[in-house]
Amino acid sequence: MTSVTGLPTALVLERSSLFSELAESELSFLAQRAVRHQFSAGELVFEEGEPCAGLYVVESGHIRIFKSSSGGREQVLSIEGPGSSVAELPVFDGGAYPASVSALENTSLLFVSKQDFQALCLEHPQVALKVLKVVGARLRKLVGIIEELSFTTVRHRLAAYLLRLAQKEGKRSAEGVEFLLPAGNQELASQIGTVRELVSRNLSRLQSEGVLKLDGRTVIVNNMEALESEVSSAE
Amino acid sequence: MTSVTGLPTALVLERSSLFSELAESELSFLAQRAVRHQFSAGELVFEEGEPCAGLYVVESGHIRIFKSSSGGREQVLSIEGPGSSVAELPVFDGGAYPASVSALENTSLLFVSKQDFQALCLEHPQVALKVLKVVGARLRKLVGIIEELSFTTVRHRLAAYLLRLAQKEGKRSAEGVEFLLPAGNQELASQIGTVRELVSRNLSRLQSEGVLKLDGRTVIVNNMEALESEVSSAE
DNA sequence: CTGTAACCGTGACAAAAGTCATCGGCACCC
DNA sequence: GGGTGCCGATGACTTTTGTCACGGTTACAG
Repeated sequence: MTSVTGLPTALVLERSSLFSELAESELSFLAQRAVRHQFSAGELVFEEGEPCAGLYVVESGHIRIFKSSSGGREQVLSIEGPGSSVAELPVFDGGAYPASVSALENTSLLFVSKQDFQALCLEHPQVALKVLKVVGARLRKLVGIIEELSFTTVRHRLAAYLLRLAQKEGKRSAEGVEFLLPAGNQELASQIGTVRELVSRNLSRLQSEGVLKLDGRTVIVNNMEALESEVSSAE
Repeated sequence: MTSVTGLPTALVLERSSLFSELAESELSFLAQRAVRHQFSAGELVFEEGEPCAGLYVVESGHIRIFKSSSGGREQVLSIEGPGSSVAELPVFDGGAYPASVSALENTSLLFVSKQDFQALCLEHPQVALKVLKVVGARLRKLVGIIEELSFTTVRHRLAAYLLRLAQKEGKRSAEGVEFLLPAGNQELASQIGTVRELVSRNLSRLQSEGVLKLDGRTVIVNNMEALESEVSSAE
């Protein structure tokens, strides 16, 4: 749970990627109008297709942006932590939210209404430039997802996912590089674009091949080279 | 081939989605600096990973934005015609081109250097807003591609593609809705994210099921309802 | 303790996707 | 005409993906 008092709103905003360059006065303008919303794990923030009311800045916790299929599958587009913002885009082009957002853990978000944000943008063109940066990064990420979905197998995507984790979170231990999976198989499947069972099977297979060892959610990569070559192998 | 004289450059720019709101003076500023490049069918405009030198506005013809895999497959992200611009984004965030671009036909492009464009943006904030609009539309399109790749089959994507064409280009004829495929099987495959053979097979199958009739590149959809229900069927 | 729910692993299958090789047609060029 | 190259169709096969059903574990509530 987030501390009840927490940081002053203005400070949270200042540390966000979108508003980091604003002057004192603008920050307090925003801070006064921003509304704090709390979400518990799994709760829906908004759903694809809803008209866009405004954007959110993550204060604490993590959220996931995702599409869902009529068959019940989900595809995660991005996961955002403290300082990130969500839905800058529909605020601009006036369209509906293009995807749904839910909280991964207990999460605190600051809501900024469309009107307030647009007013701010008119007065401060550098905010629009920031938005462009953020949106640009998002676009590159989406292109990466398309590339993976279109060209690679589930096994490849899983290996790439594990490698990323190992590089970011992994600690060297006696047996290899060790880290914790941040989610269950179902969630993992949504993130790499497949179903629960395939994640389970491919993890087992990597284990039986001696690439890694599993113990609950703890992963120990015994053979980093094998994992790397799995990822860079041509397709 | 584009007429040799063609339209005055300033007029072409004015009709582009990015620069449509500029005043006379800015248009001629740009027009003087923009460089016309001609490409023949299939020619590469730039390649993924190259440092970004500037952006292009399509004067005539069509281009395709695509990723390619090491195995030789390609995935088309977007196709742009006259008035559209390409690579607005990397001009902003300073990164490399995230994908490659090639000409689909004989095509004439106007090149605007990074420097000129940035100078313009600083003076005219409304250009940045336009960029945001364009990038926004692109982002929505990419999300759509991800959704299709992640949730649907080749058959479904092909049906959706055909339906789109039928609605945009189709003429009612005695036997049904008729239109021309704008490309060969290979290119079609790149656009819906699969390989040549699967396009061929699925087209044949749709034909043998009586949904449509093929004659070279001419398609006649005999059973529009069947095609529609194919597309909207849950997955 | 016991029922229930969530999660994981797995076998058995079915369907889809992709690969490889081959054949036929068509256009174009000496 | 004969050669060459490009394109589409298709059969045979493999791999990958996805589905369904089930059983086991764990954790938590009553």
